Amino acid sequence: MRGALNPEQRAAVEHPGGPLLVLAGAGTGKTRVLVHRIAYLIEAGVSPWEILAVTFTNKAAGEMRERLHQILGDRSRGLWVGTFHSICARLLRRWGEAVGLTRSFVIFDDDDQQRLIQRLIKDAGIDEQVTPRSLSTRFDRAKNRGLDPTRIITGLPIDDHVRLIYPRYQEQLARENAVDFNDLLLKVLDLARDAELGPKLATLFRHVLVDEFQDTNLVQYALVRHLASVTRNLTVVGDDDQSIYGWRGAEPRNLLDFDADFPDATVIKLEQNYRSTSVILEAANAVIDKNVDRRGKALWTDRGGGDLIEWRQFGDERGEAMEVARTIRELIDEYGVSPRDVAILYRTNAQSRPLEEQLLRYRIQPKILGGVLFFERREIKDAMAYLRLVSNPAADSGFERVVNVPARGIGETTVERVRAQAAAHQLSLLDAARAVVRGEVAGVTPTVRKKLASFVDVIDGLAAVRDAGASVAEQVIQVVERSGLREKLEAEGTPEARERLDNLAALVNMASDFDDELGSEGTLDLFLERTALVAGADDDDRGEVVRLMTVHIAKGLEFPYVFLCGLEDGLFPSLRERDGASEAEALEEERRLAYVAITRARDKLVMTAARTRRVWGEIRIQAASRFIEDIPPSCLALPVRPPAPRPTPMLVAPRPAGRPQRPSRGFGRGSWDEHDQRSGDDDVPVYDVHADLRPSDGFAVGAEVSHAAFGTGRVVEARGSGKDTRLTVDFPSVGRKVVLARFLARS
DNA sequence: GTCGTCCCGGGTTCC
DNA sequence: CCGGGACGAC
Repeated sequence: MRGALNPEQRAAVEHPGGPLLVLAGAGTGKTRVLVHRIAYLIEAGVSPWEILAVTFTNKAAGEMRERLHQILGDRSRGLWVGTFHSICARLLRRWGEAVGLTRSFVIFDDDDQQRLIQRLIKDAGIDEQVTPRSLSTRFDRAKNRGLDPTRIITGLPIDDHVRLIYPRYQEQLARENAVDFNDLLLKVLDLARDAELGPKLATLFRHVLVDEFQDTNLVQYALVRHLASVTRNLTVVGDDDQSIYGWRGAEPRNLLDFDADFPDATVIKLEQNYRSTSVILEAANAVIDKNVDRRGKALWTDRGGGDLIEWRQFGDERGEAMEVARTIRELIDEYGVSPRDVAILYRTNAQSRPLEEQLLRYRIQPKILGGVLFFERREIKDAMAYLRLVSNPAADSGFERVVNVPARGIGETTVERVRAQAAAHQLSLLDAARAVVRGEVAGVTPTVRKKLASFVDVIDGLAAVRDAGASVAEQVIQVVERSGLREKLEAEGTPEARERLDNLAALVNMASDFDDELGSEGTLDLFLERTALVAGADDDDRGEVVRLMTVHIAKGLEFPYVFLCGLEDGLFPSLRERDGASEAEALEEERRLAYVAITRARDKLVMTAARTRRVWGEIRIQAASRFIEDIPPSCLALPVRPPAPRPTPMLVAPRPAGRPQRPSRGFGRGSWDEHDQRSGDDDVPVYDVHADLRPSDGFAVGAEVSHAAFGTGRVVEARGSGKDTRLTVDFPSVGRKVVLARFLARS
C-alpha cells in the first residue's frame, strides 16, 4: 500500500504516548503503521536506542529494520528491533550473570532439547511409553505461562515422568551453561525481579512496540508489562482473527483484554483493507464470521469486484498438483505473470512434495519456504555441535552428539564409561573422556583409549585454532576438516553426500558473512547464539521462483495470485485432537488459519482439494473442507461438471497389504476400478475446466520428452512408478541418460 | 563396534 | 511414505 495514511493510521502513528492498542485486520497496513510510528518517534526526538520494537520472526525484524533504514537512513541505527528471544539473549549477554549465566551461555534448540530429554528418559530407565516430545510439550506448556511444569497435575501417568525428568533437565541445562527457548525469556523475568536490575530494565526503553500481539504468550506479556511499567508507552498491534499459534502457548486474550489491563489505553481499529479484491475479502469475512470468540471487526475495501474464487476438486493429490502447475504455466505464458507473484499455500509440509514434482515437470522453479530448515540438517547440527564443544567444554549434549561422528569406533559402551566417570567426579563428559584417555579408569583397553584420545585431540586442536585468533569462518573450515566430516562425505560420493558437503560449504559462507559484518567483534559464541535463534537462514527466495509454504509461514505476506491446496476436511481444517484445547477451540483456530490463508491473496485465489489422498502410504477418501460451505456461493466460480459423471463409490475397499493394486484409470479413459477412485499415473481431475489443455499422459516408451539441461529426447525405457519413475532417454545432443521422470516434461 | 533389517510412529511452527 | 530406534549378524 502506498500513499497517504488514512485518519486511523495517522492517529496510531502520531499517538502521543501511553498505552495504545491497534486492532488491525489483515491487509490494513499495520506493519506500515508500526514503521511510521517508530519513524515519527525518532523525528520527535526520541533516541533510537530508547525504542524497542518486538516482532514475531527474525524475518519480520529484518524487514522492519530495512524499511526504517529507507525512511530514516543512519538515524535508525541503534534501534532495538528483534524477536522476544533475540532481545532477551542480548539482555542476558549483558546482565545474565545476575541470574547465574556466564557470558558464553548457549541456547538449546528444539532438537537439542529432544535429545537431552531422550537421554534423561534412558538414564531414568523409564520403560513405559513416554516420548521426549510428550515431555517437552508438558515442560513448554507450563513454562509458556511462567509455571513450574512439575506442579501441573493432570492425573495422567505422565505427571510422574514430568516430576522425575524436569528437575534433571534443568540441572543439565545449568551444568552446560545452557538455556532453552523458554528459559531465555524466563531468565529475563528473573532479572526483572532483581532489586537492582529490575528498575533498570523498566526504564531502559522509552517506547515499547509489539507486533503480532495476539501471538504473545503470558511470559512475553509479563515481560512487556515490566519493560513499559514506568513509561507506560506501550504500543501493541495485532489481529485476534489471525491468532494461529495457540498450540504453542499464544494467548489471544492478551490482545482481547489489553484495554482491561490498561484502562486508559487508546484503542484504534484499522478496518480498511488495501490488499484484496472485495470478492476475496467477502469470502474471508464469511469464514471468520463463524467464530464466536472474537473481538469483531468488519474489514472493507473500496477495491470493487475482482475475479471469482476458483474452487476445484481432483481425483487425487497428484491430479491436484498437476492442475495447479498447469494453471501457473498458463498464467506465466499467456498472461505474462511473474512466477514471483504466485504462491502455493497448504496446511502441512507433507503436501509440498507432489506440488514440487509437478511444477518441475512444467518447468517452473519451485522454492519451498520452511520445510526442512538449514540448521536442522544433520551435517549442520554436527558441525555446530563441534563448535559448541569448542566454545564450551561443558557442552555435554554436543559431546554426546559428535563423539562418534563421523564413526571413529567409539560406541555406546565406551560412552557409558565416560558418563560414569563424569557422574562420579562431577566432570563434564569431555573432561571425563580426558581422564579415560589418561588411563584413570579401569577396564578400558588401550585401543579404546586411543580412539577416545583422537576425539579429544580434535577438540583441543580446534580450541588451539580459536586461540590463535582464527576467524569464525576459519574455525568452521577447521571443524569440517579435523573432525573428518569432509573426508567421510567425500568418500561416500553419493549425490546426498555431495549435498551435505554443499550445506557445510554454505555454513562456511554464512560464517564468512558473519565475520565480514562484525569484524573482530565476531566471536564464536556470538555466532552460535545467532544461529540458534535463526531457524531458517535458508529462505533466500529470490529469483524467478514460485514459492510454496504452509499457511503459518505465509502469515504477514501477500501475493497477487494464491493457490490454496488441500482444502479437505481433516486436513484443513486439521481435526487431529490436541490436548489442552477443546475441539471447538481447535476448530476456531483452524478457521483463523483459513482466514489468514484467504487474505494472503491480492487479486486471484484458487482453492483446490483432492478426493483421495495418500497419507503415510495409506489412501484416504477426503471430503471437501467445511470452510468451503461458509463461503457465499456468489464468490465462487465452480467448474463445469463433465457430461457423464461417473458413479460415486458407495464403499471403498481397504487396499490389501503388500499387493500392489493395478492403477485405475481416471474419468473418460476407459475402465476404472469402482472400489478405488484414485486415479493412476495418467491422472485426470475429477472436474476439469481445461480438459483440452491438459498435457498428454504418461511417459510411454517412444514418447518425446524434454529436459531442462539435456534438451529434447525420446524415451527408450521406463522403470519404477510414481515419483521414482526412472526413464532411459535418448537425447540426440548428449546420448542416453537415465533420468527421474519428474525432471522431464513432455514436448 | 558397525552395519543391515525390521518395526513403529509421526501433522502444523516460531524462537 | 519417511526416519529413527531396536535388534541381530558379522
